Amino acid sequence: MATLSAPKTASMRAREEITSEILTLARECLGAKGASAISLRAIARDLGMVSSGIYRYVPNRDALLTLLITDAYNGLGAAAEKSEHTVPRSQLMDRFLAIAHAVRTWALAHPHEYALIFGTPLPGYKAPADTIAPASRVPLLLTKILKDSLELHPRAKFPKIDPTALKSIAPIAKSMGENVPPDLMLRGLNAWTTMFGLVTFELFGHIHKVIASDTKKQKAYFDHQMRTIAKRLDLVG
Amino acid sequence: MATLSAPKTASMRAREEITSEILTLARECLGAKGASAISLRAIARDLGMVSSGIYRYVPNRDALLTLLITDAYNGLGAAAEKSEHTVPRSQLMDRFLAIAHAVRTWALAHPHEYALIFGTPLPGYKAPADTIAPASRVPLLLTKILKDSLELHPRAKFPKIDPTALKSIAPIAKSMGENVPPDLMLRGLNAWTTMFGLVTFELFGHIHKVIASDTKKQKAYFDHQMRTIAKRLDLVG
DNA sequence: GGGAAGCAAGAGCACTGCTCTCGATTCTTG
DNA sequence: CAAGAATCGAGAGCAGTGCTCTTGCTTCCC
Repeated sequence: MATLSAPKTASMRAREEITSEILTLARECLGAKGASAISLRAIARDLGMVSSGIYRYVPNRDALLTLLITDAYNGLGAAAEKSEHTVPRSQLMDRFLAIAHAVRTWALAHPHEYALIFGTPLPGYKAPADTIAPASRVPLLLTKILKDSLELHPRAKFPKIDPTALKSIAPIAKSMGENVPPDLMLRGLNAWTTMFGLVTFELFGHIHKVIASDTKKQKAYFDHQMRTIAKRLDLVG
Repeated sequence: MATLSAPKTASMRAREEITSEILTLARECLGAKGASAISLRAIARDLGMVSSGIYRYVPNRDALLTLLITDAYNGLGAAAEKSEHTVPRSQLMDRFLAIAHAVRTWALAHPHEYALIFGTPLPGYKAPADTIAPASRVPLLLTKILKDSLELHPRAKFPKIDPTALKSIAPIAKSMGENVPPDLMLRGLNAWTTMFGLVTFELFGHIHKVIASDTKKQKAYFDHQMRTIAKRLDLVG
């Protein structure tokens, strides 16, 4: 196999360069005015290109958005991973909190990117398979904590679960939950849901007139809720 | 005061009729193809009107969406209230579950309406004050359960809360949480967040490859998680 | 050097939200 | 009852969108 970063011809290199320029401009526009404001015509204009020229590099608008989506997932995942790696492995609670706060911080810093992946799905858009891996980065981190928790602090037994509910988690149990007892896995899913539920509610304005609009207090609220959740996962440290 | 439903002139009645027809068509289009597909031109066309004529009845597209938003909140609130009212007051857990399942059922039946209120906020759209009341219907029901719980099963004392987190919930405590201890209020907020987080994740495709795609199993998963949450509110019955 | 592939450009189609003007109808008031 | 005011539908028009197709030009590769 040849080196990946050695395009043969000059035109191929120019092509890659223009494509990445398109992505950069799209990302800028996304951050500035939201997903719905991204227009291929405007990007072409910024590139000094005629509107039709852009279609040589990007098949259509949805494809461009797909690129931005995987990009956003990777940005979020990387932020969470980076933050979590600064905490010693045995500090389970702190690892969990590090992830939670990293997710929230990233979301507040990139509201439109967050909305792109956790907001209303694009009409007629079905997530291609290549988004699954980037989207799994945060869940993977959380699952890792559950597994480490079981290893570091073995527990005798877990409550039994309703058979249908038990069957419902079969996909996640198979893909990344080997050896995680169903009861704990369900509590983990609960933590995952609440984590993103809190961030979504905060970002989408649903806690207006519910939680004080002060930055510090909002963080304290989030922290309190995530600590409560962490305790319910029996995380210590 | 005169009766509200007695417009003076024929033209006024016609005006109201056309306005409601516009709303109906918009709602149809919303249900069929999503919010972004709602076009004033298309609605005017369906009404046999020229595109500009619609602006006599609706100032702009955002205003139409605002109407749909309060409509959706009211639909959701009514569904939750209706379901909750069938359960005896003392059955706290069942009341909570009735609300939760009503919310989920309504969301599955009206995915686009749900996305309109809990999905990505419309760009440049700030919710007017008249959406607050309809949006508070479900939270109000949940708070009522907390209060009834305190009344029916008085508890001695509650854990103390971090001062900043305590201050963060001042708005909701003031508006509808009088006499609800902060610790319980925070748990209630957690329940509220998780409830809508679960529904949002299900509707927006985030539990794909996580939870089995079977209808029955998804309901069982939701039910299990909500039961867990209810127990953490110390709800009995 | 010549054929093939990739390129920018432009015209064009079918849409969108929204504004403005122009006659015609309808309501209100003297 | 009639004049004036308000409202109405219709049409033209502006500025924008995604996307397609054709036309020449350049660059690559054999």
